[in-house]
Amino acid sequence: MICSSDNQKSSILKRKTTLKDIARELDVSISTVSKALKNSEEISTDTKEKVQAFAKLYNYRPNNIAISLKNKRTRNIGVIIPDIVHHFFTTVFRGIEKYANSRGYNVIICVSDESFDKEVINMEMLANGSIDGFIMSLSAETQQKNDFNHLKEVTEQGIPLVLFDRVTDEIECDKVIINDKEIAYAAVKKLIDSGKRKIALVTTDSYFNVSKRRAEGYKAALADNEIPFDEKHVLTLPYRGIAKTKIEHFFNENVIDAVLCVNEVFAIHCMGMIQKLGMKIPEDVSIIGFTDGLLSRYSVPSLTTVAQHGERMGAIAAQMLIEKVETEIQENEEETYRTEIIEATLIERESTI
Amino acid sequence: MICSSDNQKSSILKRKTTLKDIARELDVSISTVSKALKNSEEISTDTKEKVQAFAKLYNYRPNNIAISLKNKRTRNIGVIIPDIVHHFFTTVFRGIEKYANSRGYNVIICVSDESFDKEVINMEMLANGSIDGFIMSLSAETQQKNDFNHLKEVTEQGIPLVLFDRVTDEIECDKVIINDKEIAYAAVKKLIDSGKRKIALVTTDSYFNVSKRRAEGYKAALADNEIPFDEKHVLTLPYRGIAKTKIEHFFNENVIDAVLCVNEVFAIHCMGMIQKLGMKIPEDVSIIGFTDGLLSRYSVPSLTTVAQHGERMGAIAAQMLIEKVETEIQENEEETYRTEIIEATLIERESTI
DNA sequence: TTGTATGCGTTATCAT
DNA sequence: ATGATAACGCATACAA
Repeated sequence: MICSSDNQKSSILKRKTTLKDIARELDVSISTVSKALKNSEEISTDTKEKVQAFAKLYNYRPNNIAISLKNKRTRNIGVIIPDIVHHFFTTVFRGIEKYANSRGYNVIICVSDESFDKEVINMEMLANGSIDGFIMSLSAETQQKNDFNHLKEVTEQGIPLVLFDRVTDEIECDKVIINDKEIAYAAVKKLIDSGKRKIALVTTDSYFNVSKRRAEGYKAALADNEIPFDEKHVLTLPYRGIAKTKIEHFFNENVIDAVLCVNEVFAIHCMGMIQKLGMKIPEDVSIIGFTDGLLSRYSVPSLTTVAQHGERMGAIAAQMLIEKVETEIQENEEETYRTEIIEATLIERESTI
Repeated sequence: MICSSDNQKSSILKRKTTLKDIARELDVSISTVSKALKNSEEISTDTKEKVQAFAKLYNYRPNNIAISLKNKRTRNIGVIIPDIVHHFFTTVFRGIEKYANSRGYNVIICVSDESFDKEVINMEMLANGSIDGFIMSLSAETQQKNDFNHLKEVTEQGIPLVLFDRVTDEIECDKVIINDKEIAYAAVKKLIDSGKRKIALVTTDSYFNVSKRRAEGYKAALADNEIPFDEKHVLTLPYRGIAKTKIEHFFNENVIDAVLCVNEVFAIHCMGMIQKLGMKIPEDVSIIGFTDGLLSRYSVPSLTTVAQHGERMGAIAAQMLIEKVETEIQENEEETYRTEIIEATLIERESTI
């Protein structure tokens, strides 16, 4: 007789064992099995042992989905970021993932690709039960459009949300940011203290909140040191792609002795152009960037930069979110939100004096 | 009278509408609502319109979890990679995410952190119903231990698995790799053709399959050009952390005129050391690395490198997985597995002649 | 055309 | 000590 009973097949290969399977085999009820596996006092030691042994043998594991449906909690966190091939986001993500994992949460990640529409679609997909809460950083388009209805809908449904880095005042929720303005101020101050006066700012369009805050720090530092702000000393670059000719033009037209860049790729490009134009770094021109990635560490000369401590940022964001997820909000209690500010650090390397 | 009926509260803020809610409000059965929303022919145009209007008004969205439980399909893909702050993996991940998303799948990501135990734990967490299949690249420890039971268990349960880059012959499943040996051969050939003869290989321990394959290509190229293989010309570095003194020692002890590195960080470090020791790149020493990341592009001199086309790799892996996920395996049909090989490309920059 | 019943895998409540 | 039942939200085979 050929061995092809359904039992054989389904137990040896394929299909996970369920409570029902165990109940059937052991000729007890499903609820008995359930309780036995939870070591309930209600069940006799005898049955418990039998059930547990059987469960172990057949490698029983409760089905996450069924539990999620029952508990209305998935233990999944949704993360939406503009880009994954990007040192800063990647670093934050590591912090989120590590912390979430340590608390028994998994992370579902969606990439908005700097697009408003994708951000909306991704949020909607995940909001329908797949996750317990969101951690996100706004896409460029979203910041530009200033449209946050998708965030509002989510929070109105009672789904916790934590924004990091690229945040907005329009939405009431927990937030994690760095002290952009202060650290930009400190960076410019450092340049000034080393004798530089003609300091450029290389930035993205100002609808990026972080860029705006960094620009404020830049201007404040100039003002406090009686250096008049010069609009011509600000170079605005697209956040995507390189604008080599624009950079070249900028450094040809302006006499500059120091540069503050809002990210490290801008800094590397500027550095390359400055060197190409025959100026020495840091003697002729000093440079400071944001984002302490590989580029900053390994460029020649290495780059003085603002470390944003992304991993810490991610861990804190995850912690804030899980706290919200796990605390029941009392009926009439007002929800309270915090904005956590991470202290950035200036890492001095060879591109400054 | 104070407005605080349960209805108000639950509809205005919090809680998603369910079929049951709609059914209750409209005084029809749940199945009628379900069918109406699917535009079933069975239902009268009248009710359909009523139901659909109501659903739209209350922004009804089916609950993913419930659907997953019913269909035994989550439309989630589990991705397990050794590290997320790593250009290559990040690139592959982007490919996975984009393709998966276009097919309506979400991606749950877990990081093994090069640890065997974390890899096992993560797999088990996800295997209990959270995902329809896995895409993964083996952790360093897993490769070292040569223990793949966790993979076996998963495949025996009928959960599709696709391995990429860091794969193993021990497991039968779909795989995506690059032609490591051939491209390493081509790289070394290029160095030889430019007149180099004393060619070093800077690599990781050989339990990394990719390193092994690249070493084979390296040796084959030497052999085919009558250059004797010299064990002393191979520098083995730890995959984590920098071994500056080891590198310095290596280049002090050996006369080298070209280097092939199995990743770009190794290449950057070698480049720095070579320059520090007063040699010129590429005149005195040529360098070729693997992984075409930002470092290779922006280093000075820029780095000739092997582009692994991670994004394509990811997209193909996702495609293979989803295909397996979505095709029902016939009762007696033997499962068949493919190994897809991506053609790497040599990108020539300034570090070679 | 509409509704009832059943099941997905689990847990909790309430019998027995 | 054990089991039946309902419920989570949805889909569907099968009545009516």
